[in-house]
Amino acid sequence: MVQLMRYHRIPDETIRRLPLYLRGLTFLSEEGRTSVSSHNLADFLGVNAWQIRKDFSYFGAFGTPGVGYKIEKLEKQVKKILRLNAGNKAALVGVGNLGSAVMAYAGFGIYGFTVAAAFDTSPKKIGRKVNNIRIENVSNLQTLKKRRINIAIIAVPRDFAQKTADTLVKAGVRGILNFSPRHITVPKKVKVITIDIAMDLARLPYYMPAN
Amino acid sequence: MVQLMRYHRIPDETIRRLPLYLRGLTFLSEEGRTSVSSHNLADFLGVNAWQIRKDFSYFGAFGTPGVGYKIEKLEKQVKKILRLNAGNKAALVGVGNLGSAVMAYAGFGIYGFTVAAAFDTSPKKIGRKVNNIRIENVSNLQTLKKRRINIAIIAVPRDFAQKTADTLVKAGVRGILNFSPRHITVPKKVKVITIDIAMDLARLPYYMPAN
DNA sequence: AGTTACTTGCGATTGTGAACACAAGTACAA
DNA sequence: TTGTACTTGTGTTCACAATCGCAAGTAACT
Repeated sequence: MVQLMRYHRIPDETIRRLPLYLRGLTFLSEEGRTSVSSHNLADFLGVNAWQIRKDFSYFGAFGTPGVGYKIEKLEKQVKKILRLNAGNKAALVGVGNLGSAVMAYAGFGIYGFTVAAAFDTSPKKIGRKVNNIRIENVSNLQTLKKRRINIAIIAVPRDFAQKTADTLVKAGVRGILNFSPRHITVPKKVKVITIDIAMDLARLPYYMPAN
Repeated sequence: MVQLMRYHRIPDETIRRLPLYLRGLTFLSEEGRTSVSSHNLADFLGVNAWQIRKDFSYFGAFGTPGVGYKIEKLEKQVKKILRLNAGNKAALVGVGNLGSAVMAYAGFGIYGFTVAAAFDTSPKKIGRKVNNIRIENVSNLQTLKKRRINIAIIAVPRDFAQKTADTLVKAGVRGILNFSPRHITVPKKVKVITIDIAMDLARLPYYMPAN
């Protein structure tokens, strides 16, 4: 099969879907399956088969016509594209309700992520151990550079989000997952992804047919 | 100012942004401000001013040229569009780490949401009170119809997500916020929004410049 | 009344990604 | 070796949303 599409910009939307595909592949792999067609995977994930094929085609040809994709091989490829192979470490800032839930969340594993450090300001929390991680004083944040942790999760109250981000950037962090309902400003070399649970909930009623 | 654009389909992306705008408006309102220009609001939220104006224009003319928008008026309009005026009640299913965090989360208030019921399967949790809400047995889910709760938040383990969704639909729920890393299938009259924290985290490394 | 500074609303343009449709590759049975 | 059933990879088309540009409305000062 000829491949001419290679020199293309990768759509952001494609990148957004890759973790989803990876989730599906990991699941099927756990189930003992070794190969899968785009159609199988699509059905399982609730997306379109052509979308999956198109997305993968941006990176080359990973499958075999008439057969499908070797799950293990494809899994590796996707992880490589997303740079998940290294086994990324993330730091958590803010061990409140949400932060605790994040620390306990088991779902990061399939993406090779571990929460490797946790920080808070409350003296009551500092020193305690949660999930085998000792909670540190936020004044220790600058140690992240030495520890080679460059990804952080912000789960602090709204009004401390920007200050926390500033400190993180100074500590060498270049990727931030922000759970606080605030826009945070960072140098453009730093990538921020914001999740606002409430905003998603607030969209629901619009799409619900009237009583 | 003439208005001709009124009979247009509303872009989904516009709806996705409205809760964000609402968040900004509420904040400015709390700060004591009474009016705001698209540019002010845009700066605060980290978006573009023209985007805000365009989005609002789909619903009519809410502002005054040369002056800006009356915050209170605009807030009401947005809430009306998103159908947040009624004071929506949501049911939570699954009071684990994530579920507990959701119950404690203060951010739903500005959208008029309250978590009005919570369900779990664990006998240890059933009967306990969290945030003034008594945790009920999931077998009580059918009572949601009588209680006029038609929005639910799923925070159960992966493998129970679909079954939970089925039960919820049977109980008359028509909007679901799904925190489990699983695609769930529902009748098309039911709207599902899925949040997968880990998937968002997994996107970060791709966007981080190499060491 | 005229001038300046500001701001909205929105048609028109541009850009991006979704969706399609099919050529080409594979496997297997007869 | 031919035929059938299946599946991938991708050029092309179409739909949608981001962005631009500006006419027109407002306020305040002189």
